Amino acid sequence: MTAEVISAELLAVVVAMVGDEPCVLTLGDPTPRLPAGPLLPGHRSLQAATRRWVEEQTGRRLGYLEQLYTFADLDRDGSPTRTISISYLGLTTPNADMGYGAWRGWYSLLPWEDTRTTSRVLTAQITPQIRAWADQQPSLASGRRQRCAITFGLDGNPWQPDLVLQRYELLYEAGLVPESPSDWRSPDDELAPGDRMVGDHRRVLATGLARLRAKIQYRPVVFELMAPEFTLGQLQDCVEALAGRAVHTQNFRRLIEQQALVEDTGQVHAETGGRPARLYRFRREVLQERHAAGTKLPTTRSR
Amino acid sequence: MTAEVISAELLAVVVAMVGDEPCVLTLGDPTPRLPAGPLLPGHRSLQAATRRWVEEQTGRRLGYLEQLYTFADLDRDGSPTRTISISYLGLTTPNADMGYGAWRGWYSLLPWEDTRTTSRVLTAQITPQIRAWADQQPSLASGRRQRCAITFGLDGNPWQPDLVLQRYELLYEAGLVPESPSDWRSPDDELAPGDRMVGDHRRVLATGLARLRAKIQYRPVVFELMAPEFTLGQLQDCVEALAGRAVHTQNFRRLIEQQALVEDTGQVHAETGGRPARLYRFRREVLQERHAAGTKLPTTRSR
DNA sequence: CCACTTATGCTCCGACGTAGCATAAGTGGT
DNA sequence: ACCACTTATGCTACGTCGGAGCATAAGTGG
Repeated sequence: MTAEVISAELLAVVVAMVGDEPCVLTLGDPTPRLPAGPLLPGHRSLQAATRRWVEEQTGRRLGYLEQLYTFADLDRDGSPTRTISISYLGLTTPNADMGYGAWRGWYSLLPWEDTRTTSRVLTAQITPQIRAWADQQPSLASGRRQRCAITFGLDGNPWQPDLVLQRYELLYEAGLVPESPSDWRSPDDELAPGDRMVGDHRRVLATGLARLRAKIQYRPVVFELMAPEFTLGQLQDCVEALAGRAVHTQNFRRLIEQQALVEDTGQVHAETGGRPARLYRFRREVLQERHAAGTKLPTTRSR
Repeated sequence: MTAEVISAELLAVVVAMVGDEPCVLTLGDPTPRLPAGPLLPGHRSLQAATRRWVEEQTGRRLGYLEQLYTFADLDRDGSPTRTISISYLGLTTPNADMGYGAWRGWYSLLPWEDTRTTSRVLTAQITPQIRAWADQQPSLASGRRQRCAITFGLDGNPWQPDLVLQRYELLYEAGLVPESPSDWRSPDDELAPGDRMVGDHRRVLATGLARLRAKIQYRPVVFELMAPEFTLGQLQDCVEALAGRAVHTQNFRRLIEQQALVEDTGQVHAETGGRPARLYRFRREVLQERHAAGTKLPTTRSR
């Protein structure tokens, strides 16, 4: 009984803020895909291999890189040798050269994840569809209804930003994303909005988003996405874009300052048509100093 | 340029409470190792493969199972084909048949992780050694000292239960665990206490412990380790054993009750030589109901 | 009946998150 | 110069929750 012959593939979810929008690095034109590549004999470690592939395919170096999850389902394609996919989450800034890849907005791929504006027109489109799915099989309805309510924050349940993966999986099961085996849905049914990706890459993206949203709450990783100097307003915009949710400005500032995560540069930034904002710099020391609590999200119900 | 030929191996950290002690399922006699096995063509998924191997090698079924981390370092052994190790964390109860494996106490493998008693004789033995290591190279001393202080809670820093992996890695780097390439330490030096394990299995164990300690704080997973019915005292003992730390009794009860994690069975348990305790049962519904906050640890400084 | 143990109830306090009010300091238009 | 508007920043009131201590209940073993 010898071990199965398999090959390993590295998958990268590389995130950066482009303007005000959080984006992912993608390749491929008709249908986008994540940068990926096989593990080769020359690679020293999985992380190093991921770095090399991203660099080679997109021409950019990565800073922060963290392992996400390892998949190895049989049904990924019909090939005889099984492929194991090890996914990573990387964070960068987009200022450098563009390379070959394209930055694609998170919320064009997962539109229902953006709840910053009260609009939620997206959810208003999705809600009835998942409700219909829930009631489809009477025997499962009660469980499904509850699951919808929790993952999508219906019926008085709070909307939880980091349930990204659970939401994607529910939509997948409900046949509402084009990646689903759509056997059981008639082709004229309207699907949930959002561009599809190759294979299960959108699910991997959702995994990355979920991890990032969870992580900014207890570790100061937002700063990996910021320019060296920034205003508190920009920082807040970034956090809000990542969390897909508005935060209470004053409390956010207090939180950042009281934790001494940043230091004043003494300079100001005045290009917003309002009172000029102080420029701050991340105190990199905190990464050593403490196993620090990162950006808590002061929730706000208004707005 | 074809993909490297590799094999994949599953590694399991299976945890259960045996009496009052948290234990890991191990195999092998002179030096313990974790249950493990290669990924075979018949396996449907990584998780299923792990289940099968644990079952086959130890004769026990697993309930809760969660992916931990994937390793693939070149130096794991000298073989030409690379091995990728995918590690999992499993939780069970030990009441069933013992199978072939042996339950080994966490704290016999990682003694410095138990800070329930103020004894800390262990730490009192380790502290001077890591201090010596920190001061060994003057150029690195300041950074190393701070790292020791944070990971081991010295110099007024709080002791953080979930830094298990960081502590193990520090001891490894300092050459204080027998798994270290001990080149640079003279053989008569006294090492940190704790039984060694095969290969890097002890590091994997540390990873599992870290994950579990972190997880019980925000997800109700403790109950996977409890008998169907239990007293709040037993639950607290379990949490304390896992966290390696004492918690404030009254606050712990308040926390559990206010979250409605358990329900009264109406029965009592009177074998402790004190006032009989009510017996409770985990409300499995909460797993559905909410993405619930699990056992927060009401820290206690006294005791 | 007493000493001891475990279980359980209740209260006080301080930290922090939530929220609203108020002010400062720019821009662009009249 | 003045005004409307925008963004930045400061401060205070309030409620919730975690941290800690005091007190009581209800068993066991001498």
